[in-house]
Amino acid sequence: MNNALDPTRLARCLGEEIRMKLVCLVVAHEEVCVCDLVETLGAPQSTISRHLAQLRDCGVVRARRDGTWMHYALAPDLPDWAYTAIDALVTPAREQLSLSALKKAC
Amino acid sequence: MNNALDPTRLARCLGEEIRMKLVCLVVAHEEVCVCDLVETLGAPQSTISRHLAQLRDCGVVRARRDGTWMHYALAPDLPDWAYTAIDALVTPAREQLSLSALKKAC
DNA sequence: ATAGAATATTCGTTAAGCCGGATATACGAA
DNA sequence: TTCGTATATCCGGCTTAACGAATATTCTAT
Repeated sequence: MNNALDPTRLARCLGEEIRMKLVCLVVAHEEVCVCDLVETLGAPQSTISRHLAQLRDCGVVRARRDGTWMHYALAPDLPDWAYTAIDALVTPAREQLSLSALKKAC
Repeated sequence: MNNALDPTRLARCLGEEIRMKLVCLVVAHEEVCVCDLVETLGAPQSTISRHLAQLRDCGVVRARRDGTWMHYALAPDLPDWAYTAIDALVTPAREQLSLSALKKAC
């Protein structure tokens, strides 16, 4: 419940495979629906939601409600160092973690 | 004991405050002696050594023996994305974590 | 060979963090 | 208002990883 993004916190966020995958998908797609993330990663909904909450809490990601759906996107107001770091890590991570294309479920 | 540096692993390394501090100090000083790190961070020697071992194991840092002393430096053969990410994170981390100047103890 | 210094590793304990089923909440439609 | 859907949160169990004192290792000097 503490919203201050610092370098260590960002690194910790990206230091867990499932969160790195989430960030990869969110960065690549402008805006992504939770159900698509659940479908794509094949993890339980509560797990996805919990990790999204952490990313939200760190300010890495922002959520937009659209009816019952929630759409996630990369936070628009990050400091430059954060964008740089995310970009530097996400690009090679895309290959390392074999990420299938985003499956649309909604 | 597994030496493959991938983005998630690097992030996990930097996602712990003490390791972020170690990397900050190592990056800033070309080569640093363990006893200086112990002195500067004020943590038990075993703690420092253990975290240095992790950084070594991930390939973030390299060690050079000099008699009984060990000198640590940033690994010279990292992929570009790793240098970029480390640089992006370490620069703001220096301010966030109030790091005193390196204390020479040997 | 022995002693001492610097660093690494071991080990038992403790804390942090992940997991996923179950439940709660928020919303749209009927 | 009631039901169904999408998502969030709760909670107990479990795994991972941090901690630091003690011990082991590695090297230098005598």
